[in-house]
Amino acid sequence: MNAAGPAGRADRRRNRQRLLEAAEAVIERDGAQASLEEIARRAGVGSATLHRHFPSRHDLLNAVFHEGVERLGRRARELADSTAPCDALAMWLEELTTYTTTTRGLATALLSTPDGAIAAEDSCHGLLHHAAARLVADAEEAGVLRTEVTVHDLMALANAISLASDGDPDSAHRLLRLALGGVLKSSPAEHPPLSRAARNAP
Amino acid sequence: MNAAGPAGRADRRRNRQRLLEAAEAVIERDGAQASLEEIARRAGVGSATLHRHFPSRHDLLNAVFHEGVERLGRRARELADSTAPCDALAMWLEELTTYTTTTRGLATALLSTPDGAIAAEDSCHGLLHHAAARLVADAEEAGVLRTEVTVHDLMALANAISLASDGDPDSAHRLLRLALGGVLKSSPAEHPPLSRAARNAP
DNA sequence: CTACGATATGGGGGGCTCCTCCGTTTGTCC
DNA sequence: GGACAAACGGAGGAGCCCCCCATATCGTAG
Repeated sequence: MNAAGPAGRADRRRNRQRLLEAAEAVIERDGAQASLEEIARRAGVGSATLHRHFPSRHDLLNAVFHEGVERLGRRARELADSTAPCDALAMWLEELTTYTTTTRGLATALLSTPDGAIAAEDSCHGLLHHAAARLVADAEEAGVLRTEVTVHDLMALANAISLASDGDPDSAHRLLRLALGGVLKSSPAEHPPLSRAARNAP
Repeated sequence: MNAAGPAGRADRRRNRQRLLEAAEAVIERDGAQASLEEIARRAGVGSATLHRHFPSRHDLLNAVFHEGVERLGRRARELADSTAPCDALAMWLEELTTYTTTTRGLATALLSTPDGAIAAEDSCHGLLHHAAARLVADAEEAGVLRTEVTVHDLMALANAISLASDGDPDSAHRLLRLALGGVLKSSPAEHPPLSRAARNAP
C-alpha cells in the first residue's frame, strides 16, 4: 500500500513528496485536469512512478488536498462545539466554499465521485461529508433547517456553487448566502407538484 | 461565416447537419468533453471538416444545443406574458434545470464562458441570459425577489445545481426549490460581514 | 564491508486525442 | 461543358495517458 507511513523505502517516500509538491504547483495553475506527465516531469520522476504512487487522477487529487480538507474537518468540530448550530453551519459552509473556490480543481475533484465507488471514508469527499454531517445534525435538532435537507444536498450545493463561481470567493459567498437565505421572499405560490407540465415542456 | 443559411454550397450544409447529428449522439453518451475525432468519424467526414465548421469545441456545443435553448427562450417570453412574476420565474428555472441536467454536457458548456470573451449575444449563454433577464426584471418589479439578486447570480446558481446533480432532474429540482425557498428557516443570525474571520480561517 | 533479494524506477511504445497543412475533389455559375 | 472558388480528407506533428520490463537502488543479513 501507499500508506506513506514511515514504512517502505526512503526513496519511495521522497518521490511521493516530490510528486505532491509538483502536483500542487501544476494543479494550482491548470486546475483539476492538469497534465500528469508534466507533474511527473516537474517532480523529476518518470511517469510510471507517478502512476505507481497514484493509480488514478482522483487518488492524486485526494492526496494533494488531504491536508486542507482535514483542517476543515477539525474546524467543523471546533465550530460545532463553540457556536450556535445555525451559525456554525453557515460559517463552516462559508469557509468550505472559500477553500474550494480558491483551490483550483478541488471542487471539480470533489464533485465527481471516485467513479462508481461510494466515497471512501478517508477520501476528501468522505472527510468533508463526515464533517458536515455533524453540523447538519445539530442544526436539524435545533430546528433551524428548513425541510428535509440532507447532508448530501448541502454538500452538493456548496460544491456546485464553488464550481460555478470559478475562482471568485466573493461571488461564491454571495451565492451561498443567497441559497441559505432563499432567493424568493415567499415560497413560490405553493405551486403543486407541477412535475408533469414542467418536465415535458422544454 | 458558418451561418448555415441557405447560402453557400450544398455539401457544406449537408456536412454541417451530419456533424450536428453525430455530435448530439456522442455528446449524449460522453458529455461535454466527447471526442471530436469520433464525432467526425461518425459523421463520415474528416476531422479537418469538423474544425472548419466549428473552430472550437465551444462552437460545436453552442450549435448542438442551440435549438433547445431557443425553445427555452420562447418559453420564458410565454411565461412572462401569462403568469405571475414569481411563479413565472420559478417555473422557468425549473424547466431550465430540467433541460440542463438531462442534457449531458450543456451545463458544463454554459458554465465556462467562450474563454475570455463576453458571452456572444447568440450563444447559448447569451440567449439564456437574455431570457432570464426579462423574468428577473418582472419579479424584481413585483417585489418578490429577496435582495439584490442579479440575473447572473441566478443563472450561475441554476447551472451549478444542474452540474451538481449530475443527470438526475429530481435531485436538481430539490436543490433548486431549496435554493429558492432558502435552506435555513431564519437568516443566519445576521452575522456581520464576517469576511475577515471566515476568509482566513481554513 | 559486502553481497543479495526485494523494491522501486524510468524510458519507450501503443493507442488515443487535437489541430493544421496542402494536394485533391466537388459544386456552381457562366 | 469548362473554369474557378470553395470545401474536403488524410497525413502528420505534438501531447497525453497508461503499461511493460530491463535496470538501478535500498536495506539488511551475513
